[in-house]
Amino acid sequence: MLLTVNMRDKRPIYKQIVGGIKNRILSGELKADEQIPSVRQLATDMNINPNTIAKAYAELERLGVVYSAMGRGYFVSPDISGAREEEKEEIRRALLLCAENAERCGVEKALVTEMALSAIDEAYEVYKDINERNGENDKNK
Amino acid sequence: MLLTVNMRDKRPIYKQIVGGIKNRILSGELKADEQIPSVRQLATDMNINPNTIAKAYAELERLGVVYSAMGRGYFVSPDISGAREEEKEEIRRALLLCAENAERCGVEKALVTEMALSAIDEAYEVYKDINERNGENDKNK
Amino acid sequence: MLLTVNMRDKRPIYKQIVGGIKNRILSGELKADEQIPSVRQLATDMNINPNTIAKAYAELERLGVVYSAMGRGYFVSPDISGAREEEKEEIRRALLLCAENAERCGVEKALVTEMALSAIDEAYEVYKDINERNGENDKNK
Amino acid sequence: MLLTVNMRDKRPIYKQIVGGIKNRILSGELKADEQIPSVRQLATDMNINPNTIAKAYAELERLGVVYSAMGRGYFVSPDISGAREEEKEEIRRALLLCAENAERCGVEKALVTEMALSAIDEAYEVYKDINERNGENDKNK
DNA sequence: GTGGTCTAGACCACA
DNA sequence: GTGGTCTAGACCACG
Repeated sequence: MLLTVNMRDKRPIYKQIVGGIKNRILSGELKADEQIPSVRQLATDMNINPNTIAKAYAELERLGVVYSAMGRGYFVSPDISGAREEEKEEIRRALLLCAENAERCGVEKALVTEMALSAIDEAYEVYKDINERNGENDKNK
Repeated sequence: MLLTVNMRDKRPIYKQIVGGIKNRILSGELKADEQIPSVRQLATDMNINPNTIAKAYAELERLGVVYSAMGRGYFVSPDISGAREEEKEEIRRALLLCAENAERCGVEKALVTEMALSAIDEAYEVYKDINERNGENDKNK
Repeated sequence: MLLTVNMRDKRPIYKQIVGGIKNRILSGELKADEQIPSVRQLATDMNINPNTIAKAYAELERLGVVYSAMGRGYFVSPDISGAREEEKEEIRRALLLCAENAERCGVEKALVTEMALSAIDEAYEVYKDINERNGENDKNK
Repeated sequence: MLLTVNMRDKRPIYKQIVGGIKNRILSGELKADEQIPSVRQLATDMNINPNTIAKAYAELERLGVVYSAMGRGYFVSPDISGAREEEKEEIRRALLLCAENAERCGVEKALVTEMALSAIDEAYEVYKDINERNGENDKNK
């Protein structure tokens, strides 16, 4: 299964799909010019209305991470450097929002810094864990 | 003017009000048991539908940062330690979300760390500026 | 009637709406922060499905010529300089496409130039005619 | 390679082919009664569905720039003056559309004129470059 | 088979 | 009342 929607996630379904596929492209999991599932295919796989998938795909195209070829399907853009820079900028903005919010609430700078560093550690620890788990799986083969 | 809402902000107006007042309380700008503007007063001041203000105040009461005295208005809660802890937890969650997103997009850990630290610096620079400006204001009093 | 769709126009309905409203904004006919018809209102006025209008409005927002305020409606952006520059760039590209096509077909440069100048004259003559007609209307008042 | 199609071009493939071949005929690159590649040949050369090529060739025949000889293939029409006139008319219409659009958006007439002239200059600069390059090729023969 | 557009009708949150 | 999302089902052009 390429994607699953999280019903507890407050984001609309089509944005979850946008985020999921964008992540898979930016992380290199989906390669340049590789075809992604057709609208109807993904719709039946995920048990979601095709219109919703189409809306997500249209936004992905607008973001420049995929392109559509009439009658053939959707493909990963060969050049995603623009989207990658935009993503970094978005992360930067989100971090700044967090920091500003903390500052306005009177949280001390040292505490915010500690929280940020531990959050980053946690996020990248998960990454490490996955790698280690994959390594174990490889051994078991 | 106690508060201003940004009509172009994508967050609903009532949440902008909740955030604005909560920040002013957590930062100590609004003191314990101090009365906040009445629903009607704030509604006319901000040129906003009273229902929207009422919704915001109800949410603030639910969060435990204000309490209502039937027929007399809304007042700042004397004990906001619970809300303060919750706010910290929320910031922590937001930071973790940022970090996880960065990790999923293949951003290197070092870059995220650098971005976070500079964002925090930027947020607290502003804080410092405001303090300095307030200091000048104090002199003028 | 603010807008009409031309069934003989090959462009999809939602793009005709986008173009029509964008033109009215860029030409100054719709002023900054002025509200445009609600999705449902325009849908009933034009006898078109609300989803189609919503699609057009979403694109207009993406283009930066309008902004939406949840629960209140859509409004003309106060700053449309970006959209105006983009529009000029688009016109420039379209003209270049025409010229390249003419060149590839072996049309002489002098002829293309004459055709372009007469086309521009014709387009701005219409403008003049409208002004004159308005002038006559004013006299008749 | 006689032709290449751009998969990221939004125009349908068969229209790209029609345009490409029509241009080569109108510019004199393909001479009267010269045979053009067979449907199968071009389909394998361009790695494109033969149905698409057939559709393009049918359109070219309808436009009167090629004719088919049952079982022997497609050939360039000896008289393409009609198609040439139609092409000029099409270019004229496209230029008028550009001009009208510019007028509706409130672009000043002088600016449109300047944009048109520079676009034509740019297109025919390229033409000049190609001629010079061809000249060099001729010397090498 | 593919994507693109449109209609019809529903539900939600927001003001 | 407003916009935003989602579903269901239809038709079209393209390959």
